[in-house]
Amino acid sequence: MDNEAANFEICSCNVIHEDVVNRVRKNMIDDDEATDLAEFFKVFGDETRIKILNALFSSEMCVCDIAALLDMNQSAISHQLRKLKQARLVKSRRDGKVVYYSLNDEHIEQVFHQGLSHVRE
Amino acid sequence: MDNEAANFEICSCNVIHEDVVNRVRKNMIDDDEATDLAEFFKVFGDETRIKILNALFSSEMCVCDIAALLDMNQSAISHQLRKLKQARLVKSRRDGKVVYYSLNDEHIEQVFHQGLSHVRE
DNA sequence: GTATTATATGAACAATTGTTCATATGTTCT
DNA sequence: AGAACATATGAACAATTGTTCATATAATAC
Repeated sequence: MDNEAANFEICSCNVIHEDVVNRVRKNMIDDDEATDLAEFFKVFGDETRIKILNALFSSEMCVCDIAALLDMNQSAISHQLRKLKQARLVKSRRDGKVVYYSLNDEHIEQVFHQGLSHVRE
Repeated sequence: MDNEAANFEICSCNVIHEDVVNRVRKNMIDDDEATDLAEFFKVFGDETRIKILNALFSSEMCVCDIAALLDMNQSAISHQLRKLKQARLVKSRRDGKVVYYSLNDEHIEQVFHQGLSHVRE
């Protein structure tokens, strides 16, 4: 029977609602997409990066200015900016020695503020 | 001078655009709020929890069914559900021995899908 | 009461992450 | 060319995180 197959030692308990599980399974996100999405949110999951993003809502900024604003050293900020850039949350442009960072698109601000309204509830 | 104060060894480089920094500082998020927001997004930043949330878009589910769906043991799922509940992303109701979990509000799905449209770009 | 089942939880461990330090790269100015 | 400055990056370390295992709690059935 199907029920016996489902009980195949997946967890210490048995599948209780096989119909629900089968129906939900049809709508499940791909493994790859779940990984990408988790990686995306991980980038938001750090106080320093939250502050950097929040700062960039106001203005593009160079690395030194962000470091001064957040009272952190240049290296730490640079490492974080790299992560933000790899996740395509920010973009950069170079002007001489100075590299300016800014938000990559408006999705970012929307996600940010949706999160903010949740935590403010 | 103000400029000398600003150069006060905050980072290895100097503040380049003091006016920008001062203006941005006015719009900065509180430390506490930044922490809360980062904590909120951290909860989204895990593949297992992403899948659990995605599953709950389709239907409320009990712990066993989620464990079976994701092919993980009951304890791992229970730990993750606790985190989701602490962050108020899911709520639970007990019916006899079985505890059913469901999404706490629609914010969650909005954040989720905004993130998804970013990673799909 | 005991047995069984569903869920929760604490401890331990491996894996990941953020910051610091030292140093490298890239650009401008002299 | 070399000096000065802004930024990037690799290695190391501490701190955090997710899973597993063992066990505890809670509800039902006998």
